[in-house]
Amino acid sequence: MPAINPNISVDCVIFGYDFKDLNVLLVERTLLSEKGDLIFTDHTLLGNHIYEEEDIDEAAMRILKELTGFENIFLEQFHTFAHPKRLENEKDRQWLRSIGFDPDNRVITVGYYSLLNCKEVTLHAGNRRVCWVPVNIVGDLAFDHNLILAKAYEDLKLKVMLGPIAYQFLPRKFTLSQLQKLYEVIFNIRFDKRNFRKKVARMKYLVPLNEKQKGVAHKPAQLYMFSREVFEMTKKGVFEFTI
Amino acid sequence: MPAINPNISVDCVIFGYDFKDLNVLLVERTLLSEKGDLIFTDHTLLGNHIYEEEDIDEAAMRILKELTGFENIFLEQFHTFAHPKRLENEKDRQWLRSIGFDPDNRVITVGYYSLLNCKEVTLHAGNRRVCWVPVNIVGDLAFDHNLILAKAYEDLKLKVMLGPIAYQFLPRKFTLSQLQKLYEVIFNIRFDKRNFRKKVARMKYLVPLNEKQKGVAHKPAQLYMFSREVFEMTKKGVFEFTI
DNA sequence: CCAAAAGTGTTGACGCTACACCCATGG
DNA sequence: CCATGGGTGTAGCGTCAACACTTTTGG
Repeated sequence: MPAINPNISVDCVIFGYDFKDLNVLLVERTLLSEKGDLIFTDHTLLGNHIYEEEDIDEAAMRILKELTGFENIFLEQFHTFAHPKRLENEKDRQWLRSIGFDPDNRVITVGYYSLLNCKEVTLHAGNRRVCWVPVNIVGDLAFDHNLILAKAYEDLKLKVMLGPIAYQFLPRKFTLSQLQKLYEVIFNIRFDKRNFRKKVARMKYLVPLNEKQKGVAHKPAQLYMFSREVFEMTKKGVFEFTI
Repeated sequence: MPAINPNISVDCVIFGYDFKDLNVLLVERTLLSEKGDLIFTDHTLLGNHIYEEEDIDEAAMRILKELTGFENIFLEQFHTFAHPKRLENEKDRQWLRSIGFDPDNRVITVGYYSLLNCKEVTLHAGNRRVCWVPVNIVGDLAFDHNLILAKAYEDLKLKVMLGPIAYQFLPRKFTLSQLQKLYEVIFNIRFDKRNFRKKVARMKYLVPLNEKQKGVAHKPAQLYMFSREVFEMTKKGVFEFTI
């Protein structure tokens, strides 16, 4: 049993897209009194302390693998949070004591985010209760997790503009309408359909497949996939990108 | 005397522009034998452990203030480095022992970078020897500092593209040729003078002053300043920017 | 045949690239 | 008067935003 490092944790902001909203995975936190009465319940991000011989990237990967079963999930470190009073809230202190942590022990946390499609993953949460919540209706979270989430979302928007990572939110085969909707949801703006499709047509790494949607009650859409190979071959610079 | 946290440090990648090169500030590290013979000498970034009651942003600010005397230097956290073997190199272990640190103690470091004009700052290095070295001729640094520097430089280029931070490298009043040269040095590319100036003309927050260069042996150049106020009033979105 | 989403072109404004010469000053 | 950098305009091309109708399918 490897030793855990009591001063460093990793928090994973797990973004999930369900073709409708951009969600974040939250873990329910409940504090019960000795008699078993509910004292409070709220939510946290998915996080954990790291092991002593473990890199933080590995720790974040491990947490994600435990949750999803997948090894190769997109993962990005975005910021480190170390305010000395980030655990000062009385609810947080109570809760830390209840699980055997010293609330006066300073913990700094490294924030990661990852992207996945809600429909394509089955969550193995163990005995924790987890849920997907649309990012724009998330309420008050534990600790400084609202701050962490906000910063993650900012960085996500930036990185989605700068490189082809949004495909992590979609299944391998997707329609242009799904792609457009995804960008609209992430950035909370609307695109013109014709202009969007003209732009896609210029991106040679978005390749149309010999396959159409099936079983939909309207004209079936062309399916596309993202080719990382073509992307790597044809990319010029950072500013080549942007949807 | 506040207690230091032995597990967390801050490394500052201090970029300095001297109107010619983009430099990074390095600190000389020398290890002497008991007899006083030189065992080795090389360079590190400027870094330090944090205090127990101190935020990491504050710690980085403090280090910078000690060095420059200024309070309000541009400072950006860019990445955290926590590989368990980042201090495994034998030279680094020797050196840590020589200054009374346990090389087996795990230290994670949070990377910051800051931007300043070499000519406008006087360095208070204490008993350390520091020097400006052009980023593209930096040799082998101590610890994982080459990695930290590379990552800082990447992030710098990104953030310079995304917002008006390059002005931190220049004095308050500067010429367009100085600005152009700065961008050319940072990105290692060349711009066309006329096109560059047309672009600047569209940026209303680059304001021409009623003042020209003096004492130069050629046609004196118009001086400009960057107006943060105008920038804030007129900015649209992230993609509004880019030189 | 109806509902629902897929798919498609043109125009005007603007930003981008490429390119060469005269100007003002100090020495 | 010369060396040095400062300063300027145009043309062609590509990308951008704005805008409305027809097509294909399942029910």
